Amino acid sequence: MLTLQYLQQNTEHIVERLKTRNQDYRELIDQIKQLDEERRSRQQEVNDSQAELNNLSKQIGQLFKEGRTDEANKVKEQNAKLKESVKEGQQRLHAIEEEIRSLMVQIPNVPHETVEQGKGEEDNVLVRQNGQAPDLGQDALPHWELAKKHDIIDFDLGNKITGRGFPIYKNEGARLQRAMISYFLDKAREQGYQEVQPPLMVNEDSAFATGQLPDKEGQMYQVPIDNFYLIPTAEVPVTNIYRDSIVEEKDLPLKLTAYTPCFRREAGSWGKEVRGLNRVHQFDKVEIVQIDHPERSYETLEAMTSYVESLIADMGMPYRVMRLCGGDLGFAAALTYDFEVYSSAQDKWLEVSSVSNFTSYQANRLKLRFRQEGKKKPQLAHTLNGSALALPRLLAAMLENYQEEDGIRVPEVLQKYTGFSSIKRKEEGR
RNA sequence: GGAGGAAUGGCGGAGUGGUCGAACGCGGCGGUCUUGAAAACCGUUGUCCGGUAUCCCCGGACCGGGGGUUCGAAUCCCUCUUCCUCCGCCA
Repeated sequence: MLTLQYLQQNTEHIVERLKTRNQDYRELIDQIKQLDEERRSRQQEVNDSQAELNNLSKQIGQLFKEGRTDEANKVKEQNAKLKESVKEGQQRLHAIEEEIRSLMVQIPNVPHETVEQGKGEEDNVLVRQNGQAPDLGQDALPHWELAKKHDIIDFDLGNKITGRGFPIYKNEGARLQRAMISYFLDKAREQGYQEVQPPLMVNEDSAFATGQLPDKEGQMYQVPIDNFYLIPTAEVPVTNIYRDSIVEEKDLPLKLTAYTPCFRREAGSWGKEVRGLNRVHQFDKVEIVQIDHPERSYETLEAMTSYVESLIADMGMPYRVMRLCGGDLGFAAALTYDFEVYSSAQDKWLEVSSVSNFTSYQANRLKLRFRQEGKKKPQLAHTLNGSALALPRLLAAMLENYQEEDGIRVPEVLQKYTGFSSIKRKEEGR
């Protein structure tokens, strides 16, 4: 969430920029500012009374020690009244604080100056496009048919085991995914990212800190008996590693990478859009996360963007980079680039990565700060993350783009990891 | 899952009702000494909120979280969480 200080000092700018998200937050912000004023005066009252209370208590102790019991008891009575009012004041203060908080979490992050207003996906801005779509001819098959033909993904079996959106990868399909995971992790490590394996379930605090709660619980699978959530992305557990912590300025940036399965309920999706691997409930992803200095975070975003781009280019996939418009931008993000690969048999662009700068929005919830050289007060860090990369749609596009008459070619960079250079159906004996 | 014990500042570890934001040690920072460094010695050392106040100053809060008793709680009570020991189960 935003900080109150920022909200107080930059109201106009914030209201203006938030309009790119197609909403007017002025009223809400004014309400918060008003409440904050009330909070301050209450706080002052409570503080003063408390100071007096502390003083009197000390006096009582002193009087008892000196044996002046009567006087002590008198002060005690006086104290009792004061105590009542302090308690009342505190309760009111807490109520106000709670109200402010509940309003604060309704304000999304302020979009970066390059973010344009727009309704949704259709208004995202094309930043770059690269790579050549293969000429496949009339007989090109969509990936779900290729998957069946070569026996590498079984959607029906997944339906049986769990339900729609939980495919079972088999044979070269399974091995190709494993290869991609290793490849992406190795690449990330070369870039200086520390590899971690986080939990796949998180508690409420973690889900709140990265912005999934309070509003998006419907998108996550829940484990109610333990009050856990299955992670929708590694961003959640990985970023939360640094919740409630103060790091040294010289240690920035902190760079982490993790491979995890991701679980998304994606309620309300159906039809052609979700065919095959286009949208699934469980998928594998390698995530990169950076925690960096506020002065550098946008440069870092660009660096992460180029890195993701290089991964896609190295696999020879046609892709484009989109800058999300205000209407499509995530709640906690200030700037997001989406990466889409072209899936030629479907003639569709599939999103395989999303790289975002959350500025201090998550950090504020995380209480993630860094200590600045020469300054006493710690300052909020900036958090960034990106997929590098999400597997299923990449696999879908790969199958389609690299299909040949007698099989599917494996991108050269992956061959060292797969141990095979093409996928061919074997007649028997798997 | 059952029984018992514990949780204190960056770390270790005192403190069982007031004078405790908290002894002492380590670490960190600053200084003296030294050509430099080490050692030794001296000093300093958290976070949050508020006071028109990023540093200084003042008030308040914080001894795992929440609640309670009390004029007064790190200290007593309740509750939750986590950790340790023993037992059970287990890849």
